[in-house]
Amino acid sequence: MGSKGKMTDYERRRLENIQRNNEMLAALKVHSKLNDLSAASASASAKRTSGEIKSYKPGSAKKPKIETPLVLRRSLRARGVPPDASTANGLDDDGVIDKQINKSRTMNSNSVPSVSPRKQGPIRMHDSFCGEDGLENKLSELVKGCSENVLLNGNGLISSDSVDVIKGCKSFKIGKKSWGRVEELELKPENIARVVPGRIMSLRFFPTRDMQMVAVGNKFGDIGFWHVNGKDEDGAEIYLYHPHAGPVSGIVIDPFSVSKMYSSCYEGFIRMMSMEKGVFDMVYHSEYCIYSIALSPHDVNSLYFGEGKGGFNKWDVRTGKSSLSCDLHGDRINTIDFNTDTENIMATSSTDGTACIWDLRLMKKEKTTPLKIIKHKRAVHSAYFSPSGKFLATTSYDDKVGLTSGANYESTSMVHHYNQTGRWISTFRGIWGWDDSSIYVGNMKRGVDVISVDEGRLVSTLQSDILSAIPCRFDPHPYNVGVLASATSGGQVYIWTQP
DNA sequence: CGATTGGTTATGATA
DNA sequence: TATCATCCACCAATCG
Repeated sequence: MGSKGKMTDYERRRLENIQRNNEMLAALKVHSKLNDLSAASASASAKRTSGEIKSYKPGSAKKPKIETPLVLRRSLRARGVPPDASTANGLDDDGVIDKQINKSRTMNSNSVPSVSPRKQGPIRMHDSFCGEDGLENKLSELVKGCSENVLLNGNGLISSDSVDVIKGCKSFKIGKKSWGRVEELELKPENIARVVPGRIMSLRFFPTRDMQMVAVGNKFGDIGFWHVNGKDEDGAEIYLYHPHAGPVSGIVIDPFSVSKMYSSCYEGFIRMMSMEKGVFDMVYHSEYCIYSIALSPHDVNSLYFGEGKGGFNKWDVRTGKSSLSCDLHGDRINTIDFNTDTENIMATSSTDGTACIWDLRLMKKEKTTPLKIIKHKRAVHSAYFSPSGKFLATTSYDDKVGLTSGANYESTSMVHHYNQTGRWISTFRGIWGWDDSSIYVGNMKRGVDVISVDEGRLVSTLQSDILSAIPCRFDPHPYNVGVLASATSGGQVYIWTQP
């Protein structure tokens, strides 16, 4: 792949150093956290109070089986980087790493995945599992037990099995069905859990009616699964895996085959977790960061993802080949979204300050002109089509939520909304619920703001005493209207429900 | 223009 | 309860 303005060698090297360090640190951190927690939970289990928040349970019985070094270095030479390139920065970093490797070897590290997620090729789920012995296969069994709930004809068009379901993929949006007022969504103590350690970057419900399961990806490359209605002795059913070596930028699940889950990572990998095969398969590998990923509702055999500084890729999963690679933006692409109503229409949002609407049929390798450009004054963190496809909601660091409408998306209005998430909170993304009526977006004062489309303003804020951090990432349940998952920078997931 | 630095912000662990 | 370490977002300012 060319160097067309995606990232300089220097940036890449620097990022790699940082990534390498953080992988190490993250591994250590997870070790120590796991150890601490297993100690804590051991003592706490005796006097466990009912008010405690559910949390992932690190395995305590699993044998440490670290054979391979945790850090797999990629040769600089192999990538054409001069050998002296890793001077000041690199050497310092390496010094730190080596010390910590020594330290880590003296640690009693239980329940640590035996493979480095940076390794190419498939990773067995068993090897990246971070839970108790004996539970490695439970998640697969659960997911494989879900029925296939959607029929697909030869053209990739969906014929729904229920009047509730309209076309969709990233989630099956429910049509015009009326439902309770959004202000009435409530938070119950049993619908709170700490699913992963650290900051959550991505969150997704499994698109099935058979159970409520969320998958979340964090900054350390962990993916945690929470079976919300599941029960085990502690009341939480959480499965933690470590398939990536860096922040998990996106998760998408094949709606026609829920045992296929794709995840993208800043480290440049896209993996597909196959419950059937029991592996995190490697689908794609890049030397650039992958910042966003999406599945097309009209063709689930193509993955679309944002790579490096503005790069965009369409990847054919079956042939394992790129079917389109081009530059769409001047900076990272934060989200990719498809219009579920109109085939071939796609929206991207970018840190370059714009969101764009594209016609996939008009896209080509060289410069493609978008159908529409929505301009913000700062980075745009999301651009999502409404369930009907009539609106596009954009969320930007310029403290605006944009609402674009019209037959050709010709009119845009802006609603003020404070979006200064700073460095520690994942950026806000205004999402749609189950109809075109409102947009949900995080609030720095620990709430969920609801913007009414009709009124063009903020109409309410969901709040709760038991919401103890800022909800920054959301996913509405694709089938269960009024079930909204929210995630925080502390690894917690809160699920709002209708009374 | 590319590189670099500094400022901002919330959370969970810890003392 | 207060303090500390975090450091993968973004922007403004500065230097070469």
